[in-house]
Amino acid sequence: MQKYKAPPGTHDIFPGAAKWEENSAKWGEIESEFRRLCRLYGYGEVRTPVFEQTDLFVRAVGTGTDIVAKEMYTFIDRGDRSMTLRPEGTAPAIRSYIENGLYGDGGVTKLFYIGPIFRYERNQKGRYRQHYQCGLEALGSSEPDLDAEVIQFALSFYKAIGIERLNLKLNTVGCPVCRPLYRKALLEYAEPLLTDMSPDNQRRYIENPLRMLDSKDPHDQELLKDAPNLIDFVCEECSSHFQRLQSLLIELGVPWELDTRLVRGFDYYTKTAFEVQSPDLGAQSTLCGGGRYDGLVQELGGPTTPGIGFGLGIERALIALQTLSQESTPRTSVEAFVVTLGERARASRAVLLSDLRKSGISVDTDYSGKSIKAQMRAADRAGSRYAVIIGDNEIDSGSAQLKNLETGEQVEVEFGSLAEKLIN
RNA sequence: GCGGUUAUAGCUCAGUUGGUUAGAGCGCUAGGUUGUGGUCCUGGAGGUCGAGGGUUCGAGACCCUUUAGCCGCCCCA
Repeated sequence: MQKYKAPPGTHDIFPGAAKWEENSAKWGEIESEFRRLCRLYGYGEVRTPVFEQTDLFVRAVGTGTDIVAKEMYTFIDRGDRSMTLRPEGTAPAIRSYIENGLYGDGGVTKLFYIGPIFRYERNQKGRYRQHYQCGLEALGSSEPDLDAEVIQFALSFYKAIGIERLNLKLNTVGCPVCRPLYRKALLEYAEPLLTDMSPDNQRRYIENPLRMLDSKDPHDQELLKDAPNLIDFVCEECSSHFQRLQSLLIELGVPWELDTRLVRGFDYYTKTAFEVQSPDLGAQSTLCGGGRYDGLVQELGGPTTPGIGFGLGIERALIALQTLSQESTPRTSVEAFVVTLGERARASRAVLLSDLRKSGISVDTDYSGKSIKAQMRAADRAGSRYAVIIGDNEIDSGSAQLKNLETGEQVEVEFGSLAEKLIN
């Protein structure tokens, strides 16, 4: 039995992996598609450290949240500082925005990131202790136009990679003016029912009352059927923001589902909250989550700056994509494979490989001195379209045998014109 | 943190009520073709049966412990 394994809840990403969420070629496709859209929408990349001082996350995400209470990878470094592997992407991006003064020119600053996220959780399908998110943050405008654009970005990303079946869930979670009023009303409503509710909801009543609403317990749902709705409590400003956003989404042709029970896990969200879910994913169906956070930049010590963003899970996107796709798992391949016979051919191989690569042709070869038959098999397995065969005869004549492995055709080509021939 | 379930070759899995030397398919490798892949045929390598302990004349199988995977709850991407 092997001694070392990837730590619990983590996974490798490698060439040829059968599961797409572990296949490095599929990862490349996702990331380059995301980057392409970022260029299209005007986002610039920010890369932040994978760890930050613990207090950044406590401050941003909120003490009462599950993430801060029990899911952070926190350690004391050798300088006696408390550090935490980032459990989400927004706080570090905002920290960097403030630290580097990226709010210079008075317009909207658009940032994106791609990187690992760490949360200490029990793993299951689509849930890891280290997973990767592509995320973006748009800072400097409180206009609902920006909300609409960000949401539409997320949806067009999924469409671009080939996921069509999606549910967009939308809600407004109010702001520091109106949310406390609602919270109070909800607590008043729930208190007499509390003894009848599930233990989970009794806990939520104390820790995070709004979360009671999305309990999956049918009995809880029955009890909360007539609970007050946040949407009836939001202030004038939040309400008109939400109205405007919805009409923009109609104009953009984006369908959504109003989910008044949608509550997200971070305390920093204000007004718009949204999730993109896939009906093809299993229990962990959320592909993307995001929302507006108008108080966060100030909370973290920057100037008063509204913002909105989202994070989307790369693994979950790939899991959903693979369940929907007929496509077989991709493998890496080269255009040509050099096969040698005898010492003289082997001796001249290095220069041949080098020349072909200089011409931009991807080539590989066998490094273990196998028989020609084995080398041909290796060429086949490498997915190569051509085999370039050289032996004593070819060295003497100054030309190679070029075999098309798809058609079986074989022609003699002078060394000097091999590259040109392979390009066509 | 809670619950269910699984662990045998590189991969997918067989392995009958405990009984010789633990099997198959795929993959890998060598040959059939002393210079030609994908099909076919033949041979070969590869497993302290997740780990530790126990019951037994005898354990891959039964019991306990432990570790890990998978799935669900919680929560989230």
